[in-house]
Parts: sequence; C-alpha cells; structure tokens
Amino acid sequence: MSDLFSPIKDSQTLSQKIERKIEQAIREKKLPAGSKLPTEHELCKMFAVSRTALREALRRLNARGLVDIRKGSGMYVADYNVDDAISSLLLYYDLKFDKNLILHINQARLMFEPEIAKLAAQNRTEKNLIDIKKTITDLIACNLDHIQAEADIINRFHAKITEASGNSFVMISMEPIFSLIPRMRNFIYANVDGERDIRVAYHQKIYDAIQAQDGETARNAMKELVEHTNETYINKLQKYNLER
Amino acid sequence: MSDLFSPIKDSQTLSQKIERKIEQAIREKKLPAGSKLPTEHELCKMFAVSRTALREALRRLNARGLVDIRKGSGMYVADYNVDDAISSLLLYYDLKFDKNLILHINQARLMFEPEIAKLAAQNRTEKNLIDIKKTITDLIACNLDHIQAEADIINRFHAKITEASGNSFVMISMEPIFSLIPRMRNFIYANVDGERDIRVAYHQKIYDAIQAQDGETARNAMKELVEHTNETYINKLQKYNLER
DNA sequence: CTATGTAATATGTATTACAAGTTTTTGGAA
DNA sequence: TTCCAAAAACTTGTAATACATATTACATAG
Repeated sequence: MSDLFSPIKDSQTLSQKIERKIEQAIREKKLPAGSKLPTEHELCKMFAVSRTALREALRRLNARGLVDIRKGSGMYVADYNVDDAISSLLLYYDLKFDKNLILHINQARLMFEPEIAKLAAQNRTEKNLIDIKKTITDLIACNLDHIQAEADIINRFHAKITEASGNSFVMISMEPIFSLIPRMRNFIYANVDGERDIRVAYHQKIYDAIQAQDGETARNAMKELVEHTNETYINKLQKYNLER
Repeated sequence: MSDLFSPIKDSQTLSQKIERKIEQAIREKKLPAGSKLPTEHELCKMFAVSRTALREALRRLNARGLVDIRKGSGMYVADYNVDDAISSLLLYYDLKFDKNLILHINQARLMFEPEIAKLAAQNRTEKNLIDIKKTITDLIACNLDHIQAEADIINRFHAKITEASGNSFVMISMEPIFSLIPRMRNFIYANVDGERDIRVAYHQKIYDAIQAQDGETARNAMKELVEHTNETYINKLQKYNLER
C-alpha cells in the first residue's frame, strides 16, 4: 500500500458532496428540468445531514443556475439556459479585460465573421432579413454624434448576422464579443469624416448578398468590412498613442 | 412613477444581496485576487446579518469559483480562471447534447479551423511545433484497433494547433469542442481501410506548413482535412441509418 | 534553534426557533 | 352541489447557539 500515509481527511465539505450528488442526477437527466425536488426536510432525512449542510448545497446549485428555489413552494430543477453558461464566460472576460484581449478579439473577428456571413447567406430566414435590415435603417437614422448609440447599432448588425447563421455553437462562441463590445466601443468604431457612408455601404452590400443567398459575396464583403474596421481602429490607436 | 404599485417584496434573498455586493467588489478589483476577506464574524457585523445568511452568500460565490474557502484559515478572493468559466459552458453543452449540436460543431470546425491553422502558422513557437509533432508520432504509433485512443490523439492534434494560434479568445471558443469530442468520438472519426494513412499525410502536411510559417498552405490543408473528416462522418452516418 | 504542545481563531455541521410565502384543506354561504 | 374565503399545513428564509475540526501563532522544553 503506497498510500498508507495518504491524507485521511476528505477535502470536500458535506455540502459539496451533496451538491455533486444532485448535480450528477441532473446531468444524467434522472432529475428532468422542471421537476420538483423533495423538500429540504425530506432531503435532510435522505442524505442524513443537517438542514444547514443541505441548504448550503442547494444554495450552491442555485447560484450556478442548476436549481430554482421558490420560497414557500419548493425547489425545482432549473432549465439551464445559455445565459447561465455564458455569464460565467463574461465574468472571466470581464476580469481579464485588457488591451491584449481586444487585439485577440479583433483578430478572431477577422477570421470568423466572413465565414459566418457566408453561412448566414445560406441559412437566413425572412425574419433574419427583417432584423438585419432594421439595424441598417437604424444606423442611417442615427445621429452622427451619438457615438455610443451608433456603436450599439453596428454591434447589433453583426449579432443579427451571426443569429442568421442558424448555428448554435457559432452564436454562443461569438456572444461574448457582442456583449463585451459595448465596453470597448470607443476603441473599436472610430468616428471619422465619411466613415458613416462607407460603413452603411458595406452593411447594405452584405445585406443584399445575404438576401440573395450569395455566400461568396457576403463572405468577401464582410471580410472587407472587418478589415476596414480593424484598420480604422489601429489608426485611431496610433493617433491616440502619439497624442500622449 | 409607473412602478407605483410594483411589488414591495424584494424577490432577492438576503444571501443573494450579499453575494452581489461582494461580487461587485471583486469585479471592480476593489478586492484583488488572492486577498483575504474579513472573517465570517466580521462580515456578519459589517452587513448586519446572521451567520446563516452570510455563509450561504459565500457558498454561492464559492460554487461559482469567485471565492476560495479554507477551513480554519479564512476566505480568499479566487483567481478566477478559464476552467471555471468554461465548465459552465461544458455543463450547458452536456445537457443540450444531441445530433443537432454535433452538426453545428462540425459546421463550425469547417468554418474556423482552416483560419486557425493559418494563424498558427504565423504565431507558432518552437514548443508548439514539438507538441504538434508529438501528436503525429503518437498517431502513427497508435494501434489501428484502438479507436478511442486514436480519436483522442487526433483531438489533441487539433487542440495543439489551436493553442499555437496564440489567440486566447480563439482557444476558449474552441475548447468546448475539444472537451466534447471524447463523447462523440465514435461519431466523428470513422475507422475505414486506408483512412489512417490519409489522415497522417494530412497531419504531416499541415505540420510542415506551420513549421514553414506558410499560412496559406496550412489553411488549405486544414480545410481539406476537416472536409475529409466531415465527409467520412456523413458517410458513416448514412450507412448507420441504412443498417437499422 | 528546533520540535512539540497549547491556546486562539476560523470555518464546518447540527439543532432549535420563528418569520414569511405558498399550497392545501376546511367549512360555510349561495 | 358549487364557489369562495378563512384557516391550517407546509415550504423556504433568517437568526441564534453550540460544538466539531482545521489552521495559525505562540510559548516552552530540549
């Protein structure tokens, strides 16, 4: 026995053990979404633990989005949704947000968004077209000085195209970008003379291609757009660095 | 005031309020990673709540990976890492895993992996080359009948190339794929006569291009590889559907 | 200086009590 | 019988107390 002198104590607390047991049952669909868990009292008896430990376990599951708790009613297996999953990612990016991450995100957009536009051209529905079209009319209507509002509209343009791709994995992967951009809008979209017209033209061209289900054109136009955006950003960054 | 008659009761529990307060402080870096929180007793006095409510709040933060708790020592702001963030995503994919998701993932790989290979060719370090090379020699050495082991090696090949891209956002986005594939390996990589040699040739070609920092060749070779893999998968799927 | 024991301190678990929201039961009125 | 409202029963939320157990700091003996 090589582990003769291995630690005796179990590093896990009681509540963590209970948490894992219930989580496991949920993962294996033994407890389907929406189903009611036994009451605290019953669970205490079943696990043979105090209400303290049991409650802390269920607070853990609740915090992670796996269990809904309704006072006076009971505890239910939650319908674990994308937002729960993505919120953790956003928290991570939130904490690690720096100039390096912005560069990586810009790079990723250059790589991914043209392909996404192409896929969107193939899979778009009529509703997708309406959504995308609206962002363009909104952009045209947007006051030139409202930089924040403009950036949000542009952001929505890209998000709606991603949505039109119809690919859930792609949507989830890109979601952090669209959620983070409001925080770095001033870094990304430069407000230069004539920029608005150039951008609207790009958006319109991409929209037309997606409507015509012309994947290659959509891809190339989106490629030009994100490259253009990135250049504008780099120019702005250099100017900013010179000024200080 | 349109919310004159809105509910008076606060739907949030005490522990949730405390959770948010501390989370906010962590997000704003008022509590830097690694720093020690006040003791339970002190926090109880500061928030003017019972130990029960306070502990449940900290169990929530602990479950989410924001706070480390060491019995007998104290509570510390955790160094929130990628794994914490990704684990939530994995849980989501775990619960929503179905044939549709596999299709979306395959589609995403067709779109993204060629671009990733191109970027890897630009940014790869010597260590990246060693890691990628090893997966190829491992693949050659792998017994033809060990389907599981083979799939894991192939998976590592793709993961190491993604790592070589040097783009943190891309790595995080692709991570769920590499974590999920072990669950669907039998679906993805078909075991057909001569398949191994074809695959090794592709891997070698991609490796050479990455080593030579030839982005275009790496991109095109990876495109061929993932398309080949996808075709093999679809063939296998059709054959499987015919058999039943 | 080192090793060991001890006290102080921190978190983990259990128990009891009551508050407050929800659901079910009950019983009377129409 | 049917409907409705009050009451009871039940469920989760919060508080307070007690003790178990792990860690840390310090004192003491060698």
